[in-house]
Amino acid sequence: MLNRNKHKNSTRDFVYEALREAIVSLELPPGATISEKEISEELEVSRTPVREAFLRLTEDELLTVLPQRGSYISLIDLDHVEDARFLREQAEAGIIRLACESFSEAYISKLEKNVKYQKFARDNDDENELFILDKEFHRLIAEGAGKTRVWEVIQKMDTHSNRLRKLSLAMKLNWKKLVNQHEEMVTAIKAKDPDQAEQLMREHLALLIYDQQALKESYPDYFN
Amino acid sequence: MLNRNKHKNSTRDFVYEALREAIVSLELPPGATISEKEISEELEVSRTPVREAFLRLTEDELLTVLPQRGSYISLIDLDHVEDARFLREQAEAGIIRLACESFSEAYISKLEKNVKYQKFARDNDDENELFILDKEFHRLIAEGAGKTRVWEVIQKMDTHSNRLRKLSLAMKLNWKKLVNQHEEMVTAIKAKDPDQAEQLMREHLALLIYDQQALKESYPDYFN
DNA sequence: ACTAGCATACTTGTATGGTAGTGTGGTAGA
DNA sequence: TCTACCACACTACCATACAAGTATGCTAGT
Repeated sequence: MLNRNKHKNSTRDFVYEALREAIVSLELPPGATISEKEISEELEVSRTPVREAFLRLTEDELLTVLPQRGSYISLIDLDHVEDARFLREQAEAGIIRLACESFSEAYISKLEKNVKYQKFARDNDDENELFILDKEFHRLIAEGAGKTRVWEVIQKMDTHSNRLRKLSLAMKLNWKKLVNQHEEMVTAIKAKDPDQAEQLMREHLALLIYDQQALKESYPDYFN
Repeated sequence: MLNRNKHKNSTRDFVYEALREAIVSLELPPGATISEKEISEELEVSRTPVREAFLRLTEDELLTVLPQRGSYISLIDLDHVEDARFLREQAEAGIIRLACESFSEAYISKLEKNVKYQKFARDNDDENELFILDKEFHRLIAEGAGKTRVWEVIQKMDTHSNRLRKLSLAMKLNWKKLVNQHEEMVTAIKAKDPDQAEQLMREHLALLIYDQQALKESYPDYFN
């Protein structure tokens, strides 16, 4: 290690974050082959932290390693995506019910502020910002309900969907209708109506079944 | 590596499985310190695969590594346990609803057979066997509903609870009442009654809130 | 007796060399 | 031309050496 201790923690974390970001952003597309040696030379670190980052990425199922042959960015598995979506729907349905019981005024305000910004982004056709605000909206509900850690676990499982979402952004999917659903959810939480809130959440997350078939046809090499 | 390629896959997996088993079975109790060198000498492998196993265990939150200081078996975090239980309840509630829609005769039979063995184990006070059959019962429902992978993810998150369950076995918790609940669930699935099935599942998993306070008082060093 | 400071023996983090399995392209032989 | 074979380049896996941070205990100085 020379002078590049700019990365706050370990070299391993630095490599992991760099690769993960590159994969989720599709800069490294599904199917692309990479090797420990290649990455270690690019990032100017030894093979050990690269190898350890590879192991973590394999755990995240973002990377596939074939011993003595090579490694490649995992293809998107639609069955996998659906499993993650299913689990997320169950979890967030339970979380929003909790929110209807125990939500503080402070978090109500945060949600309302978030929705206000969503409308602004929608009216300005800023779908990238909408993507970020959507994520933040769901995180806020979980945090306000005291289930931050559960939300984080779900997020970690959801990486395949995130890559799919990036693709659907490129194809100009209609994100705008989501804003109204978010607004209705806030209303249900304020009214402390768990049944209504749960139903809204389930419908909302069911919409995340993008036009997968169209995406698969447009990017056939990215799927398995 | 000498002649101990008895472990089917890699040395890394061999070390990982060995340590994981030792931790979950409490052979390596929470708080115990271990080092890479120590384990590598015990298992007669080099530090590299041991280190890689350590990394995976850290991901599982079964091991805590303090750089340049040492590593120790993670203490049981009751907040963590509750989060995992919550997520499991949501997931399995959704899964058993699916089971009510799309369960084959073959899987009904497997469940009934499983319950029969549960009764036998109950009548013979074989709580260890009951523990295994209970796990298998839930796995069968998920598999029959086509959600095997979801179940596996939940399991992976549930390691802290598994250690707690081992403790409660040692304290002779009453596992027997669970058998009746299982039997009722099978009935509900056969009747294709999702509301009833879901309610039974939620009550069932709520029971998994063991007498945590008592356990914490009996084994104070195991908790944080 | 007490304390500051350093030597030392640990720990994990990183770098590198060697091993064994795998794919590929070229070459010798029919 | 076709095929069997082999050398070679490539991979990830494992072992080992070295670097760097941390805790501990001894020692010198007060």
